[in-house]
Amino acid sequence: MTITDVAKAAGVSRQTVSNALNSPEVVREETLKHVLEVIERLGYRANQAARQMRTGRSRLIAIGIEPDGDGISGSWADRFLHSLSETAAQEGYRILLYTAADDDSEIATYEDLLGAYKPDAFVLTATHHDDLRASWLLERGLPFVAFGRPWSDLPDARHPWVDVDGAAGTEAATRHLLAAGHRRIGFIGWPPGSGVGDDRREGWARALSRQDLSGLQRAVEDGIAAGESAALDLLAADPGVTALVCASDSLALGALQAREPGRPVAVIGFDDTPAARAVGLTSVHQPLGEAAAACVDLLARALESPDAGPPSAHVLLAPTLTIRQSA
Amino acid sequence: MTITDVAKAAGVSRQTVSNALNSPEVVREETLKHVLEVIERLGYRANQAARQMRTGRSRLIAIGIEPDGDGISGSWADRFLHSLSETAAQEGYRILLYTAADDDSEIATYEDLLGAYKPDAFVLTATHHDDLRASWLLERGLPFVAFGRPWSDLPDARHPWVDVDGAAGTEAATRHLLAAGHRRIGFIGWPPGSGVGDDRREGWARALSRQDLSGLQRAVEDGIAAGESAALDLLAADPGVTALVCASDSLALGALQAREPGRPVAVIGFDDTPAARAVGLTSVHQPLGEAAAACVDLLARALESPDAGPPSAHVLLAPTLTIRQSA
DNA sequence: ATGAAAGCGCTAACAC
DNA sequence: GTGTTAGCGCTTTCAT
Repeated sequence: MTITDVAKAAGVSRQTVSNALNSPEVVREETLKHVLEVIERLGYRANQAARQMRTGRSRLIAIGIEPDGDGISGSWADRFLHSLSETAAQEGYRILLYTAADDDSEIATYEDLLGAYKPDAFVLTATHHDDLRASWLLERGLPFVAFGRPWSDLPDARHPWVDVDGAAGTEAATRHLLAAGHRRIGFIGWPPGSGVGDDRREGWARALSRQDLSGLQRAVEDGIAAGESAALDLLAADPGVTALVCASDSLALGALQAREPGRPVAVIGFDDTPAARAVGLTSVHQPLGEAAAACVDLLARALESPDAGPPSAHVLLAPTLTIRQSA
Repeated sequence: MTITDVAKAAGVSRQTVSNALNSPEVVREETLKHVLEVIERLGYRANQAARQMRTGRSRLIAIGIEPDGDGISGSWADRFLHSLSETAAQEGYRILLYTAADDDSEIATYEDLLGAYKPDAFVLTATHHDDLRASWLLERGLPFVAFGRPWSDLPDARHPWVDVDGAAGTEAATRHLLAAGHRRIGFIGWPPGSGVGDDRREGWARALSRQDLSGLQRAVEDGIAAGESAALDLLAADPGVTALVCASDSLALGALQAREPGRPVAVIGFDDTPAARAVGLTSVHQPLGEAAAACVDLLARALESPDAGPPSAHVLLAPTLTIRQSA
């Protein structure tokens, strides 16, 4: 069914139908109502390809999906994608998926996509220092939003982003432990240099220093085994430690295993993954649904008014603490 | 950049460029080589919208993403989507995402999508008895493949599908326990009537009956708490039970918690979720990557030759057992 | 407020 | 083997 069929059925010209859809204010109220009714009755939908040829807009938002690492900390994509797709649909956009192993191949995919499907915008996930993808898109003035802060202060790294305040999360976790009476609280995180990891460490340190306290920390690669040995090491180094804040659920899961029968140690993880729920691990919960919705909002706004508004709008969301048995 | 630019740069007509791309056999070898070179050098990609208008094919495959239940058993979508997207890209297709709460709203989304973006095919997940989606698509002759068997023998339920042999999975799990010397092996599954659940129960029963054994079973809704109480109930009913096979990792996680200090009970779950890895739960692993690749293969084949070939081709994949401490 | 004409980039059919 | 023509369905001038 085409717009011509609708026009015939409604007894008006094709353009009037088009106007009813795209510039309703220009059509007489009575006519508008009638045309909309016919469209509804016929179940007509404008052909997106034809529309795109004319307007240059595809109403497609592209996002990359990565293979997750150990599968524990990585399983946030599901929830994010679901919410992204739902919110996008409400705004009249659809989500186009792609995969890429690294920044370079992701950029190659951009070229591919832009030549063929011409998505109106991109969503970047897992941003990192010296993110080639962001600078590539920025150079070309292509609309995008990152889920994750630009971990650089360079002026050419300014772009719209949405992120969850990791420091606020570990700070809340630490305060929760402090309120429960803990005074020697350790931290197990990742090696310095990763924006996300440094941010999470910062929240723990901040909460402690506000009470004029400090604590031991260990930095290891992510993983259950690494978390366990780091925890063993840290607990041995200071027998007074009674609680651990961890940069991820994987590390926290390892820390749980490092506990010895005679010595209760409270543990808090990060990401509130299914695994945390499964073992009763208290964890910092990221509002992924809101984050996805914020991404769509930022993009939709930017796409409606291509020039107006600050191009580097951002949203920082506060995580919450999901309290379970482990702390 | 358009096909005209390429034609100019190559010193041939637009048509020849188009032919080089779509019917290379019709172009003189020398010309072909030259044109392809220019295309490569310029980084030209055919505009998909224009191509779609002419050919009626969008090279888009649509798939629905559901909000996962307790997040434990539901986190397979990630891996499946990644592989689906990757395989599809290799075949020249891209993945379009949508969300739907139930069959009816999913069908409404089909109408929407078919009117606007016109995906060439759909991938259905979580098929169930009396699946309205499959019959709707079937009635209209729309290409699709289901990840999951049609749980009905009705002739109008015949369609291409890919699935993992759940019975083979629980059978392998049970045989593993038998080989380890267990003789009283219970099963915790879902209420009868769900195809997936019945299938998994069947595998356990089959393995036992081959040894002239039988076992106790309990049927509950999915969830950790339900799994725990079902396990407590079953273990109390027969003090001789030494092992449990479960229809999901959620149930298995509950069963693990139901164990008492003095009585070791082996537990095997299903899905090999991150949570299983986290707690050392032995679990049946589904080859999701292969499943996704098989879906794309089936679709690509059907789309290349719209009439040839059996319309109800299917692929049944064997799961593997990932052995950890729990059994 | 409504109707007519043009053209987005591409490919299938036809002519050369 | 290559070039020309037409038209997919839509929206955007422009004219009425």
